[in-house]
Amino acid sequence: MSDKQEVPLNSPSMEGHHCTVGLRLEKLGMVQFFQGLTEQQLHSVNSKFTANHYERGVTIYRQGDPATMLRVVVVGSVKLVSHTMDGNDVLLDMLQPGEFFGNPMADSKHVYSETAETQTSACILSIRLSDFREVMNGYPSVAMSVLDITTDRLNESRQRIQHLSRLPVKKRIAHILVTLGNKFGEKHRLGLLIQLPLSRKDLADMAGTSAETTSRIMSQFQDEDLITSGRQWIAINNKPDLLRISAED
Amino acid sequence: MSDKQEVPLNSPSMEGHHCTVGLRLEKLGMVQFFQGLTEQQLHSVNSKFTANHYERGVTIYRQGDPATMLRVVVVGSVKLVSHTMDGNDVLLDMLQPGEFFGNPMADSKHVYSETAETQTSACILSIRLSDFREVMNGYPSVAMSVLDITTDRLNESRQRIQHLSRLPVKKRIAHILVTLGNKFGEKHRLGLLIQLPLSRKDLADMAGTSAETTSRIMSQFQDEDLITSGRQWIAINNKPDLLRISAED
DNA sequence: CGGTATTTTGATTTAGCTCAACAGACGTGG
DNA sequence: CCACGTCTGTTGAGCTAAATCAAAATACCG
Repeated sequence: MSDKQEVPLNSPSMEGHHCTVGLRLEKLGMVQFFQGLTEQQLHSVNSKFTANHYERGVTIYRQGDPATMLRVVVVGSVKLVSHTMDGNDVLLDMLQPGEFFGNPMADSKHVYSETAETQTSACILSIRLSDFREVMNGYPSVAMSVLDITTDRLNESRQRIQHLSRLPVKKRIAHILVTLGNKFGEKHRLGLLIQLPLSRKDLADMAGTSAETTSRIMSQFQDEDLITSGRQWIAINNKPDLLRISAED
Repeated sequence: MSDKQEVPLNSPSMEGHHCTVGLRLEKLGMVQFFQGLTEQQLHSVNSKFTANHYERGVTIYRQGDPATMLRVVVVGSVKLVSHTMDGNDVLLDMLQPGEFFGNPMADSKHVYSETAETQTSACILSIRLSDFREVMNGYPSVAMSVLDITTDRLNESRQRIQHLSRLPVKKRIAHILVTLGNKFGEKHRLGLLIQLPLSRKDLADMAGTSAETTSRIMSQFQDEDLITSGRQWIAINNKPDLLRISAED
């Protein structure tokens, strides 16, 4: 794999500041579904959250646990994984700061249908579902925003069903790379760098294929100068052509 | 295929009564998300809907059309299909009376991301999205119910991603049969009859496989007395074993 | 009864999986 | 700073599930 540079990722720095509700929620303030709220309102809602810091690779909750909390990523990133009985994983989603996870409408009978794990060290806010329900009742704009996001996620999810059903692995991976680039990409001398530790297996679990096949395809893309990649990182050099590959025919 | 009986499906009868808003919405009254409303409220909401009757196999809207309406199935069933560029189809969902379809949160820029087609003759209610937004604002319980349903659909959709990613075709089809049986099944001397015209290709488009492979697997299931099936219909004789097949290992 | 759409079945091909070995990269402790 | 062990990624070879291609058989429709 010729000349591989040092790891180019910035790890999300918690340096100095603690992961506290006050600091973080206000500062970033832009948790998707709290957009429309006033300073006042934000403050009252804010008080219902608890903040937690997690190291990289830590499990936040497990598939099958009672679904009691709704969570929001403040710093870092979180992946949602579903484990199959035969030991395979499916990577359902990767979340950025500002995004929520956990079933917002679960009642006491529900359990989480996936496992949530930090992908970098992270700061996560939690709110009890009963409290969140009150928030949605008190501020209908929050409920609408949650509905909006959930609808978008459903659409993404259905697109993925389409891809898994009808596209060959190469196109699926090309598409995933473009999507990740759009969501997590940052300009960098190496190209559009995906700011996340991302292994071949992660990619494979997103594409519904094996790590070996993923590796082969990534090597191909690398040979064609579409990407630059090393251990746990990927940069996109030619997004238009990747897009073309994912859609052509 | 030995002894094939006459087609055992009941086609949804529109006999006599027209497909009108008043008659249908009130009578069935149980459109999922209008549950909590009073007679009064139902009546006012009701007036914003338009009713339409469609023959079997008719396209209600097409993937890519501007998403202007939200629709509810009153009688009959509707399938949501996504067409791929290479002429393959993916069957995303099949809807029963009481279920809604069309993007509830679309704004003027959105287009439908799938095609909606009647699977039987059907009566469909439509409401303009701007009106539906008002309804949700006026009756927060409606918005909550829509969110609840959308969350459930997201979870189903993710389960399907799992299956497509990691299960062999036989297990996927077994699971789909069980699911269809639960949703559309009616007791019948032949077994749990799925009350829908359902071709091998439909099943294939749900399982992300080819019609030929689907046919082979259905023949196998038939040989093992798990199902009885003819042209466009399926009855389930042994749900427990089908479930076992879908989950075993 | 003839025509069309659906389903079945067979034969062949192939994309992608699995198994296996190896090679780089990273981290750690001496 | 180097040596070692452990992950992560690469590459090869063979195998298999499922696709594709092709044809016949069956069911439905007027």
